[in-house]
This record gives sequence, structure tokens and C-alpha cells, in this order.
Amino acid sequence: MAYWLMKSEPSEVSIDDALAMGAAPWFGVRNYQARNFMRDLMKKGDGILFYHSSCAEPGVVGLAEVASIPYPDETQFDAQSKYYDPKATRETPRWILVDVKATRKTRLLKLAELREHPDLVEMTILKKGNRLSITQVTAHEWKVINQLLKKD
DNA sequence: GCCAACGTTGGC
DNA sequence: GCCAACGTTGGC
Repeated sequence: MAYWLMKSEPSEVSIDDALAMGAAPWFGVRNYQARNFMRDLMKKGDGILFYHSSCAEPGVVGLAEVASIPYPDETQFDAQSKYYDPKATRETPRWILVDVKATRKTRLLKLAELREHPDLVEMTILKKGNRLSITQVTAHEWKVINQLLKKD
């Protein structure tokens, strides 16, 4: 069992949207490293920290889990989609995703609060220059964050 | 294969 | 809106 943090812009898909949708494809990732995490490392049942980014109050807002095996992102084939990739074909798809199922909304655990915690200083998302929308979370970080989510 | 230019991300 | 950091593109 591995753990992950996945960023979503609440103006696109918020934690409330995700809870309402149930298991749904995590479409639109167009970064190879993030894709490789989904394609090569994610397993059904892996834990996910659902993170709101590019918004007034960035932070962890809920929990989710990986809900499928990897498969091609349909939006790469859709010329009407903003995620369309003319270089992708059905024979050789370029972008692979998994389904993500939000399991519960938590309190807002703000980015600033994450930064304050000594056990989280090594978190990928807190490192300078990090922009990846999907990052790995260690078992210890997962535990610490779940403890923090219980407070308040 | 180098690298400048450009585009994107995301906190502030 | 600003800007640092990073990834991608494309000319050479």
C-alpha cells in the first residue's frame, strides 16, 4: 500500500465535486512524471491526500483512494478537449490515468500548517520549486497528516 | 545534443 | 497580477 498527494484546482474539481462523482477518471495530467506514477506505481486501494491548489486556501481537504488499474485518458483523443494531444493515438496512447474515489472530506489542513510540522519538512510538495500535481507520500507522512486532520 | 525561448504551475 | 521554478519545444 502506497500513499499519494494529488492536487486539484477547486474551480475545476473540488473535494465536494469529487465526493459527489464517486470513482472517476483523473483526467488531464500532462506531465510524464505524474503519469508514470499512475501508470507504473499506483495500486487499487492506495491512499490519497486530496489537495486544493491554485486557490485562496491551498491545503489538504479530504481523503481518497485509487479505484482502478491504469488505462488511457480519453481526453487525449478528443479534439474538442483542452487536454487533446494530437500526437496520441489509440494504438499508442500517451496519457494514462487511474480512477480516483474521494472517500471523505476533512477539515482544511492548510499549506502553512503542513510547513510548520517538523515531520513534514521533507514532503515533496513542500520542497522549493515543486510543481508536480501527483507526488508520493511516505507512510510516516500519511500517519502524521491523518493525526493532524483529527485535531480541531 | 545543446540551449534559448516559451509556456505552465501555483503560492503570494 | 507577479514572479520563481520548472518542463517542453524546436532551431541549429
